[in-house]
Formats: sequence, C-alpha cells, structure tokens
Amino acid sequence: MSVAETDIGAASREHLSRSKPEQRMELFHSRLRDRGLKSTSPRDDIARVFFELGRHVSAEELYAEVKKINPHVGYATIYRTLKLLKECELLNERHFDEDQARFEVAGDHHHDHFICEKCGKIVEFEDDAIERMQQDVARKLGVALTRHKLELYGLCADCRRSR
Amino acid sequence: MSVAETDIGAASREHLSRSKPEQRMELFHSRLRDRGLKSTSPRDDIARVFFELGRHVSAEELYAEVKKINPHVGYATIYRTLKLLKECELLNERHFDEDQARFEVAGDHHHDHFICEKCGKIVEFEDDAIERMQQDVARKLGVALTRHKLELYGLCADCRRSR
DNA sequence: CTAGTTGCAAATGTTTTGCACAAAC
DNA sequence: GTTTGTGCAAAACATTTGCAACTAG
Repeated sequence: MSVAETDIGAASREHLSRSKPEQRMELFHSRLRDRGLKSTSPRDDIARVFFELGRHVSAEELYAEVKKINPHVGYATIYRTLKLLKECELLNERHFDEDQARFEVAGDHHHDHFICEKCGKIVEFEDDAIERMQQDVARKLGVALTRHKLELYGLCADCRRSR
Repeated sequence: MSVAETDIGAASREHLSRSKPEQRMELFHSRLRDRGLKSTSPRDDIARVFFELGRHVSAEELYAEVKKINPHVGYATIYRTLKLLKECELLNERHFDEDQARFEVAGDHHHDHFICEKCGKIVEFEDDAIERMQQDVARKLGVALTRHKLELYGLCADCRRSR
C-alpha cells in the first residue's frame, strides 16, 4: 500500500518535485492548443497556483491564493478554469462530506482517501486488495464498473495521540 | 454478500413487508416523545410517505409525493422533518454524485451502494471482505475509522444487456 | 396556557451564466 | 479581424432560517 499526505490548504510540498508544476503547465498549454483554445494570463495564473499549491484546494482557497498574485481575477474565471483543467485531465474534482468541492492535481495512479474528522488532514492511499475486492463485488452483482469512490473517515495518527 | 435493489423514485416494494412502515411510524412517535417533541399531521404525512416510498428519495421527490396527500405542506417542513428523522436514526442521508442529497430508510445493517450511470438504479450490497480490508488499511495508516463511504459506479446488468 | 411547529418568503452558500468589453491567435 | 476569454453582476440551485400565526400536549 502506498500513502501520501496533504493538509487542507497546505502550500506546496517537497515531494512534488519543483519541476512538476512546470511540466503540468506545458501539458495544459498543449492540451489547450489541441482544442483550439487560448492561453491567457488569468488562466496561467490560476493553473500555476493550482499546480504549485498541491492537493485538495477548494475554489474559495484557490481564489484567495490567486488574488495574491493577480488581484484582478474573478470567481467566475476560477470556476471556468477549474472546469477546463478537469477536461484536460489535469485535475480531479472531489466531494467529501462538505458542501464545497475540492480539487486535486490529477496524478497518474488511482487512489482513495482517508479524511481526519478532527484536523481535516487528507491522506491518499492505494490498496490493490481493495481494488480487487471491488471487482469481485461487481462480478457478483453482474454489473460493469466504470469508477468508484472510497472514503474513510476517522481520526488520524496525530489526532489520536493528542486526545 | 447480500444485495437489495431500488429504482430512484420507485414506489413501495413488496420486500418491504406491509407492516414495516407502521413499525417505523411507531418508532418515530416514541422517539419524538422521548425528546419532548410533538407529533403533528405534517410530520406524520411526511414520515409515512417517506417510509412507504422506500429508499433513496430526493427532497424534491418526497415533496411532490407528500403534496399529493397533503397539498398544504411546505418545502421547509420537508427538510425539517428529514433532519428530524435522521436525528431519530430512522433515516440516512446520502450524497452520490449529484448536487441534491438522497435519503434512505435507515435499516439495521451497514451497506454500500452501486449506482447505474445509465438508468440511475441503486443496488445496495454488503461485503464483509471489503469491510475487513478497510480495517487493514486503517491499521496500516495508523488511523482510527469512524465511518466510510464506498460507492461503485457503472452499468447495471439490465443496461449492459440493452447496449 | 405555553412550548413547539408551521408556511411563507427571504437568506444562504456554492456554482453558473448573460453580456459588454478585452485580449489572443 | 474573428473568435475566444474576461469580469462583473445577476441567476440558479439546493437547503436553511426569521418570523408571525397556529396547534399539540
């Protein structure tokens, strides 16, 4: 099983090597070009901040961060660019328990999430055994799976200790 | 593994034996009494329709159904009564992919859901093996689980055939 | 009686959209 | 020069709340 942690609203992490955001930006630009869409500075600002921030930002948080480097951008452009990044397969939209969506940088591998109910920390993990069991269930139900969502909620290691 | 099906918006099912809704009504009344809350006719109408309809209704659908037998009730009372039923542990709130919540009659046992992306059918299932694996993951992560959410999406048996 | 409940309308919070102006290709 | 993108304000949507009138215990 592999694991990666993210604080909600945390700034960029070292395990996202410094060049990754730039690679994503290049992908973003080429995928825009493929669709006959334009690269603009609001778009670039939003995408770069999103890639550099790391994972699981809300639209609100992203808006606040983007404002710091470009106070001119509006909320609408944030949402429009998030949708665009999703269409370019550079972003995944998540709906945990809250009312607002959270957005993560799309990686190469599928993963599920653990969410700490006390501190809000999000831990990503992959577990092949669970993935296989889901296929077993699908077979027993006679259905064909296209995707799934597994979210575990509870107390993270730190919050357990500080109880 | 055990399984149970529900169409979104389907009317009451025979596998919900005819007396069940009345049993739920009695529970509802006694739990209201325990809390010093009142039984009223809007509340009763909403709760009875909810129990009789079966599972996975949206507030909108429930509102429409309740209107048929009591055109006087307002949306606010629907939501307030749903919240009350949840507090009485007679209802579970679910948030599948959509924007609106769906509400199911709370049963005795935990279960997860398969949702057909074509026809919207919802299939409930329980699988001990998956439940155990989740505990394994929690142990490996060093976290304590309080609850989880597993949703499988794809094509149900019927929709696969009619492709 | 009196605390709890209702319906309505208005407020909420998040996300989307219409539109005139502005910027990319 | 078109076509696409932007910001703003207004709309949309599901859900919640304030409040005066009402009703169950």
